[in-house]
This record gives sequence, C-alpha cells and structure tokens, in this order.
Amino acid sequence: MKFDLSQTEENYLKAIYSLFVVSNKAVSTNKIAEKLETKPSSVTDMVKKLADKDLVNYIKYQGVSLTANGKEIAVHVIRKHRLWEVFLVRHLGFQWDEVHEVAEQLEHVKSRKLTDGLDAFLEFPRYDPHGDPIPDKDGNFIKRNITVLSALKEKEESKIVGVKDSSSAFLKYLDNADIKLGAEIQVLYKESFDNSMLLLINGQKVSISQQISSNLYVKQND
Amino acid sequence: MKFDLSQTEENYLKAIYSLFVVSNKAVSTNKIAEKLETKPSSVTDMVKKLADKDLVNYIKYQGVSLTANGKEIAVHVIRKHRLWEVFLVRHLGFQWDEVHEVAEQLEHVKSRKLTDGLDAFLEFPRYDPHGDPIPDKDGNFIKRNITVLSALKEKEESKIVGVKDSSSAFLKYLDNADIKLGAEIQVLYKESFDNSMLLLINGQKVSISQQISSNLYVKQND
DNA sequence: AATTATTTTTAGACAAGTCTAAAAATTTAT
DNA sequence: ATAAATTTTTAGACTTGTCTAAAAATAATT
Ligand SMILES: [Mn+2]
Ligand SMILES: [Mn+2]
Ligand SMILES: [Mn+2]
Ligand SMILES: [Mn+2]
Repeated sequence: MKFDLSQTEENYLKAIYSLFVVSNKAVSTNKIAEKLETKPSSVTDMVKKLADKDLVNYIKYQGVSLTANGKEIAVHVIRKHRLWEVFLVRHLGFQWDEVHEVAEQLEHVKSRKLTDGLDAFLEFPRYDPHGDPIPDKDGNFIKRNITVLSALKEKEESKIVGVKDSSSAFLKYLDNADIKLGAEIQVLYKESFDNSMLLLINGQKVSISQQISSNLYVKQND
Repeated sequence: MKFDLSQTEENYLKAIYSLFVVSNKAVSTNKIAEKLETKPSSVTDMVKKLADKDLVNYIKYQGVSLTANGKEIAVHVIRKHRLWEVFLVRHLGFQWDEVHEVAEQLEHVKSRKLTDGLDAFLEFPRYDPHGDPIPDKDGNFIKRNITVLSALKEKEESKIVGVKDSSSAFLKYLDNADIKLGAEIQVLYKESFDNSMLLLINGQKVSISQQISSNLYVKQND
C-alpha cells in the first residue's frame, strides 16, 4: 500500500483533490485535463491506472473522486509543497510569487525524514506564504472560516488571510498595491455599478476592482 | 544551449563525469552501465542521444567523454547534490550516511535561484559531509591534494579529510569506530602481512584493516 | 595469425505517458 | 422525444527509457 508513485501520478491526485474541494462532487475528465494542461484522453488513461491502484473511484462517464488512500497521498504532497514554499520565502529570499514553480518540483521528493525534518526546522508553520493551511504529519489541517472580500458589505471590517488566485501576476499586483496578508481592512464604499470597492488598509484608502476583491480571502472580525 | 535535461540524462552525465575523473580516459559503456545499475545496451542508446545534444563525445566502440557543455552540467548537478547534503546534515538532523539517497532526488530540482540561495544560506560551504569539495556557482572547486591512508608509511602524520567509499555501511563503521573527518592521525605500525595499520587517533590506538585504510582520504601534514 | 573470450552495438519489444482522430455516451436544446 | 452539442472514451500512434537476444567489433590467448 505504500508503493511509490510517479510525479505524474502525484500531480493527478493533487489536481483531483483540489478540484474536488471546490465543487464537492466527482471531478470531470475535462476539468482535470484543463488543470493539468493535458488532453482529456490522457486523463482517462491515467485515471484508469489510478483506479487500479485504489487511489481514485472511477465510473466511466461519471467522473472521479479520491479514495482514502488517494486523499492521504494528495494531502501529503500538498503538505510538502507548502512547507517548501515557507522555506523558500523565509530562508532563501524568494518572493511569494516566485515559490510555486520550485515547490512544484520539491513536492515530489520522497523522504519522510526530509519532510518532517523540514517541518521541525521551520517550527511547524501553520500557513504557507499564500495563506494556505499546511497539513501536519498526520494530514490534518485547519479548516479556515473564510470568505472572499467581494462578499463583504459596506462598513464591515476584516483581515486579509489568503489569495484565491496565486498567479505571479496577481501576487505582484498585490505587492505593488501594498496589499499584504494580515492587513486589517475596512470596506468604506462599494460601488454597485461595477462592484468595485474603496477600502481602508492601514489607514490608506485603496480602490480595487471586483476582479481583485473576489480573489482575496478575508476573515471577518467578530 | 540551456535546454532542460531529464533526471536520467543528468544521472548519465554525472556517472560519466565521476568515472572519467578516476581513470582520466574515455569511459566504457560497461562501466557506465554498472555504475547506473542498468544494461550496456541502454547506455549505448542514451549515449547516442547525449552525443546528439553535444553533451558527450562518442565514437562507437571507443568509449565516452564529456564535452565542455556536458561537464558544466555534470558539475552543476554535483554542486546541487553536495549543497543539499550539507543542508540535510546541518539543519535537518540527518546523519552523513543518510543524506545520499535524498540528495539524489534533490539534485535534479531546477532553479538557479534555489541553488544559489541555498549556497548563500549555508554560507558557501566548501566541502560536503563526506569531505567532497563543492563547486561554486561557476563550477570551480578546490582540487585537493590527497592520498589514501593505506599509502602512508609508519610514523607519518596526517589528517582525515574524506571517504572514498561513501556507502552507508562504511560510514556507520567509521561512526562506530569514532573515526571522524578532521581527525589527526599517526601511523604507529604497519603490518606487512595483511597491510593492516595501527593508528593513533586523538590519543587513542585504533587498528584498521586495509579495506578501511584504502577508503579513507588523508591530507599529509607538511 | 588464428581462435577464443569479452565488450559493444543493433534489432525488436515493452511500459509509461502523451497525442490526434474517431466513436460512444451524456447533456442540452428544440 | 428527437436532434444537436458537448463530454468522455477508445483506437492507434509516438517518445523516452528500458530490456533481451543476437550480431559485430575489439581484446586476449594460444
Ligand atoms: Mn504553490
Ligand atoms: Mn502556496
Ligand atoms: Mn552523495
Ligand atoms: Mn557527498
């Protein structure tokens, strides 16, 4: 049961996992193909293989979901990805928009001692540089009670805790606008025409489009 | 010229490099196969591919050597391997006999920023945990003036600076015998019958077989 | 120099992962 | 309920890296 998977297989499991958590239902071949930038026919082939290994549940034409085994592996790969991202930012001087590509490679390195040693070295971080929670060695992680900023109403106050889009372009935009994780914000005004928002961030007034506000996760102050 | 190579291709280059430095002449198909635990026919195929990419010089039946390009890549992979080994030992609590397998994976991660960042984080170490020199970012590294301990004569003094065999079994033997890199030693007596040696290490008398002494690198005191 | 042994290469096959083009199933629209 | 559009699967092919078995070249013996 603890055979080694190829990097490709791990990437499929991760993709299926992350598509499942947003929709909460069996994932379609097309969606997986899109996410992995491959063709649906390739996905069908791979999914059969993963089903043979008891990593996914697969019924022809009905989509794919992870088995307990598959989920465990997916979460473990995500754990490694996020730990490496923390390491790169904290210790090697990477910006938060530079880490993803490298973490995509590092997440496939197989060594329990490495992963757990890294975790300890980093003093068991709970979130990665993008605000995503890091699973612990048993695969458990915090389920955050978050909403997108665009859902807030006028006057409401909250704290920025994550990004939905973690593309380099978006992260650089945030850097430029001096919008950082952890910042306390207040919605001063919400324009009903285009849903743009005027925010107060660290005493500064900042206007952002819905494109932006719908990609920022916030935690509402209680 | 800066296309990405597969892990397999990188491993072939590294193997050819290390076989070349010991013999200093074109490397045979059989030797490469043995080193990589593969078949000579597979080596022939791969060597042709590497020759097409101008990474090796290859003449049928005459063996293989690295081109300047090939050597540059091989040295860069070795650089990464050894830097990671230092990281694992210094920061993640690995023993020197545990690092190799993991470094074999990490050495293939492709990111200049990662490699050079790691180098800086480690404060530009010059040797890895086994005493092997670490190439700098330009591929230059110290050429050590070393000999094997077994070549020393009675009364001669020297310092242990490296291991020829870096198998886990040998390294564990050394740990057990409390023989460490950096230790100053003196040859007290050399048994001509079996070439075993009686050494003085840190004031302790230790007897070692030729098997051991021929796998320890020393630097003679001047 | 001729024979034998060893090394190296070729030929053909296979597994993993991918692709295109075509067929089958499902969903949406009429 | 049929037809049309979309999604998904299959069939066949290609690439990378590997293997076995056989042929060719080289090296070692006699
Ligand atoms: Mn990432
Ligand atoms: Mn992240
Ligand atoms: Mn090593
Ligand atoms: Mn080493």
